[in-house]
Amino acid sequence: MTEQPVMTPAAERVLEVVEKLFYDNGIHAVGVDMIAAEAGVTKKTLYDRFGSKDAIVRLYLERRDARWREHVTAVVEQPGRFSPRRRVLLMFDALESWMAAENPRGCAFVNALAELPDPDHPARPAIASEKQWVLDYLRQLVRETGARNPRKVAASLFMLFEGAAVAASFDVVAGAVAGARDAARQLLDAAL
Amino acid sequence: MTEQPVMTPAAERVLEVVEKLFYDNGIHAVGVDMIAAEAGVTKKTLYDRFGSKDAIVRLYLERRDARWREHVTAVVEQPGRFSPRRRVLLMFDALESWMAAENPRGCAFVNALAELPDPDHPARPAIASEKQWVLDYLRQLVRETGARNPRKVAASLFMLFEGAAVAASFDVVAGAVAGARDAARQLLDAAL
DNA sequence: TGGTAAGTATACCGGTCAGTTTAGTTCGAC
DNA sequence: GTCGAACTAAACTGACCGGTATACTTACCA
Repeated sequence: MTEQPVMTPAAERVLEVVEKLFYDNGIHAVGVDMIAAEAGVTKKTLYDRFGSKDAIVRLYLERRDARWREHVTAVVEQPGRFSPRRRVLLMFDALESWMAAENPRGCAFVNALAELPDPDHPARPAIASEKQWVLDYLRQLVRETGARNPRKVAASLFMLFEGAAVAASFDVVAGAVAGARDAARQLLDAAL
Repeated sequence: MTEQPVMTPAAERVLEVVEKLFYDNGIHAVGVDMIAAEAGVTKKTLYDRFGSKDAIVRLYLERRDARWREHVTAVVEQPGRFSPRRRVLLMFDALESWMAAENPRGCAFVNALAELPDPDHPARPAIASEKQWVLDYLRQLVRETGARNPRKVAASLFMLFEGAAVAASFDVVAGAVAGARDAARQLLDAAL
């Protein structure tokens, strides 16, 4: 989450280009030569700015996480004062529009974890923190509904949430996110 | 699912060794030299038996899928004649024991999909078929309970199922699979 | 006016990638 | 007793990996 001070134009171009390359092709499959070529930047510049590929991977995930959180909070906390119960369900609307607009390859953080098994990889904190944030946010929203067992309910909604992303990326269930939202409503209402 | 006719001892060793290497480190991170060395086999032999790394990847996923289906059906269809409702929930017991015994790196098929974005990769059918089987099996089990809307209920349980695996691999929710089973019971009972 | 940061262009490093080649060994079956 | 299948050993290919080195240009700023 620690946003870098200022990015030079070339560095900014690299981070823009990398967002699509890493997500679409996977991290290992994208080499630094391809990144430099696609961004219209020399490898020298790339290494002067970032120092290593791993650092670029870290920034890729941190920036994507930041965009994702902005998207979610913009949907959930939109003006109009929705009820706490409604705000919980808006999380799933946020996921639905994110998946539709962004990409069909599932959760970038789940995918990144699959590619980076090393617990000491510099990008791991960014990966862990995204999921922790989603869970914490759900917990807060559920708590505000006054539901019984808010932690347990939030955990169930979290799994529906992540499962919906998996189901959508495998294209095995039609209307996965909408179905997850329906199930979430049922679980939530049963605890109210 | 098409199991190969007969594997020579060396080929069998390769497939045994690859199961752990690919799952633990990811597919891209494991080279054919490492596979050959770990299996105590020459690269020549490896290529004589399998022809390409992609073919080994395909067999890795097919064999893991076969083991997984055997595990699930052994738990769900264990002698003692459980009720249909109980058998649905046994799916989650199967997942729990699988995760505990096998590995903490989440679903191998979700991870493989993250690493193999090419829709034409020879291993893709194996990846898709595992998830389709889980969904179909859940549909069948739910149908046998006589629940209303069996397809919709099964889809919700499927997402809880996949989400539990993600939650467990991120280690963000304690007792993820047990929590998913509780939520599944609630959704199922509401449809009976 | 002179220094510095940001950039280009290009060649290079050692290592690893998937895959091939050549030569020789072991062993059971017909 | 010979043929073939399964295997070892080891060198090799060309491409690509992440990362570095050298030399030069541009532009702003004190």
